[in-house]
Amino acid sequence: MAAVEEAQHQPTNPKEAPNTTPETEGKSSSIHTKVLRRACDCCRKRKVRCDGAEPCGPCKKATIRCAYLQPPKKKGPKGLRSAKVLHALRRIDDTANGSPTSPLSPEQSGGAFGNWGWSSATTSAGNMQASAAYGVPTSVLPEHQYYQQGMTSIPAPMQIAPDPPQLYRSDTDSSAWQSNPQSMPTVSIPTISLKSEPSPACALSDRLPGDQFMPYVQLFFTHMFPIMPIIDHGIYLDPRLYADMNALGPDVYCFLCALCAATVVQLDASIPQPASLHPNKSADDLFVEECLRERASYDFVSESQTLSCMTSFFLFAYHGNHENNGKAWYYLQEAITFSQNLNMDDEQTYGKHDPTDAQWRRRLYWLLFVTERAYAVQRRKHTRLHASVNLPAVFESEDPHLLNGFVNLANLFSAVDDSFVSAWRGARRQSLCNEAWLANTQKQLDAAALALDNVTETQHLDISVTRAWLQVLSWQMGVSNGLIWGKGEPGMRLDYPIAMARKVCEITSGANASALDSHGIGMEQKLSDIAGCLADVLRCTADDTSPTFLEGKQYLNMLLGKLSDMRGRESRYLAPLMSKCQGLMGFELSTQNLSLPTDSAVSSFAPPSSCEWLSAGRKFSMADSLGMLRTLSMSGNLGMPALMVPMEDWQQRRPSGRVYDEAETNAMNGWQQHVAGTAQAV
DNA sequence: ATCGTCGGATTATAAATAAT
DNA sequence: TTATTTATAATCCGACGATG
Repeated sequence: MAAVEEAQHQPTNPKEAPNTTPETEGKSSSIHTKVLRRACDCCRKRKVRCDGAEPCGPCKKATIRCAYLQPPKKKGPKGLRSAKVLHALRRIDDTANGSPTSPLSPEQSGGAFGNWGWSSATTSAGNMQASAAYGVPTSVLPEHQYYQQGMTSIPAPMQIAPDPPQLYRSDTDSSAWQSNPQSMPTVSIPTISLKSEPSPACALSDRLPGDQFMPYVQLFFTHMFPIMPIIDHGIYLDPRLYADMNALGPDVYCFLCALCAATVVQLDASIPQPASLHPNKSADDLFVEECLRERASYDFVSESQTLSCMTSFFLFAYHGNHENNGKAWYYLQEAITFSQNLNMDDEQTYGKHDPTDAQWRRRLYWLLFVTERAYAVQRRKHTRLHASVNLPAVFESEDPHLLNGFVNLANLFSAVDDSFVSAWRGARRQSLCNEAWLANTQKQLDAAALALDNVTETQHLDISVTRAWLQVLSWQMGVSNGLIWGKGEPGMRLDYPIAMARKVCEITSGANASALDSHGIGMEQKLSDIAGCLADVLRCTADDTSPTFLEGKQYLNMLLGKLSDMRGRESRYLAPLMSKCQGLMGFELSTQNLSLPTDSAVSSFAPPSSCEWLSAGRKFSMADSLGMLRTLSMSGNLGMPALMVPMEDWQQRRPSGRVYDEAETNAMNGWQQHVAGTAQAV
C-alpha cells in the first residue's frame, strides 16, 4: 500500500521530463511534448493525442469537425468532502463501539476501517468509500446538507420519476436544487432525467459549454422573469447546473437552449453579451440550432413534461421575435399541445401534484393562456386555451408583488374571451361584435380590475394601465366592426380613447415615478400604445373644437411627457410617437387648422365610401374620420406608435418585457407594408 | 498494416488542510 | 500567510480488436 502511494507520487516530482525509470528505457519516445493543456472535443472523446491546432491533426485526418466547445470542469475536491468524511467516520466509530468521540490517530483509524478497503489506494475502492461515507446520515452544517441529499438519491437509478425532482441524468450532486431557503416555493420541475449514460453517438456531439448559458439566464431573470415567472431562480441560477452540460438530461438542455435563444433576441444591443461561439452565427440562432438538434436525439413528445412545454414556448418567443410568424405560431401551438397532454387545462390534475409544483404549472398555464390570447388577437387566430383553471397563488408565492402583476394580467386577459377573439378574427359583416357584447366586454375589463383595489400603488398602476390598454384594443375592434358611434355606451364613442387616456393620466400623474418605472418597458409600451391610439383619434377629429378633444390633446401631451422621462431617460417609444403626432401638436399651438396633415402616411388613406353613419354636429366629415380609423384598425395597428419607427430601427431587438411583443412586431411589419402600399397607390 | 476504441497510468490543478 | 496534501478532472499511451 505504502509502496503504491510512493509509486504514484514519484513521477510527480520532475515536472517536464517524465522521469524515466530504469526499465522504461527505449520507451523514452515519451519525449513527446508535455501534455497539452486542452485537447479538442473529439480527441478528448477518442482519447487520442491532440495537437491543439484549430482544426487539429487527428480531426483533420479523420475528417471530423474539430471544436473546443466543451468547457473544462473544475478540478480538485468539491465542498467539504474530507471534513464530511471525517465527520461521518467519527460518527460511525462512535456508534460502533459506543465510546465517546475522541481524536483518533491515523493508525487507529486505519485499523478500524481496514475492512472497508479504506486504505487501499485504488480508485474503485475510493469511490466506494466515498458513497458509503456519504450515505451515512451525519450531522452536517446546514449549508452543506445538500451533499447528503444528493447522495441518498443514488440507490434508485433508472427510474422514471414524475414527482421527485431530478434535473440530472447522472446521480451525483444534483441535490441542491430543492433546498433553496430564499425562494419560498421550492419547486421541483419534474423531469424524466435518470436516463442511461449518454450513448457514444450522443456524447460525441458536443453540447454548448455551460458558461454560454449562465449570462443569458441571468438576463432572463432580470428582464423577462416578471412577465414569465415560470422557472425557479434557485435552480436555474445555480452555477452547478451548468458545470457539466453533458450531464444534463436532453430535456433540460433543450430548455436552456430555447430559453437563452429567446432571451438573446429580446436583449437590447446595449446589454453586453458574451462573445458568440461562432463568428458567423448569432448566439440565438446557435442556441435554437442546438435545441433542435438535441430534440431530434430523443423522444421529446413521449417524454414531455413541463420542460418540453416551456421549451416550445421559448422557441415560440424566439421565432416571434424574428417575425417568423408561421413558426412562432407553430411552436406556441406545440407548447399548448404539451400543456394539454399534461392536462394542465384541467383543474382536477393540479391536486395530484406537489403544491409548489402545482403552482409552477399554473403559472405556466396562465402564461400560455395570456400569450395565446394576445397573439390570437393580434394575428387573428383561434384560441385553444380557456380560463379553466385557478390562477396561481399570489400571496404565498416567493414574490407576491411580482406574482400579483402576473395574475392581474391573466385576469384581464380572461376578459378577452372567446367571442372577443372570434369577433376580432371574423369578417366585419357576420361579426359577433355588436354593441351589447362590446359593452359587456368593456364592463368585464372594468370588473377585472375592480377586484384588485386593495393592492399597492405599483400594482394598481399596472393593472389600470393594462386594462385601459386592453379597452383601447376592444374599442378598436368596435371601430373595425362598424359600430355606430357618437351615442350609446361610452365604450362605443369616438371619444372613448380620450376617456381611457384620461384615466391613465389620472393614475399616472398621481403616481410616484418609481412606482411607474418599476414596470419597465412594458409600461412604456402600454402608455405609448394608448397615446398612439389617442393620436389617431385626435388626428381624425382634427377639426373638432369641443372641449373633449382639446382635453384629449392635453392628455396626449401628458403621456408624451411621461414617456419622455421613463426610468430616468427618454423612452424609446417616444420618438416614433412624436413623429406620429407631427402636426397634431401643431394644432394645439396654432389654434385651428382645418386640413389634415399631409406630411404623414396616415393622411394618404382614402376614406372608404361606405361611411354612411354620419354623425351630426361635426363640421368636418365624420365619415372621413371614421373611415380612416376603421382602415387603421383593420390593419390591427390602431394606436401602435411603433408603426412609424423606421425600418432599421424596429428591426433591431426590442428590450421588451412583454410576452406579446413579437406579435406586435409582426403586426407592425404588416402595417409598414400596408402603409407603403397605400402610399404608392395614392 | 492500419484504424478506431478505450482502460487506465500519468499529469495538472483546485480545494482543503496544515504549517508558519 | 504560504506550503503541503488531497481529490478530482484531463490527457493520451498503448493494448486490443476490427477491417482490409
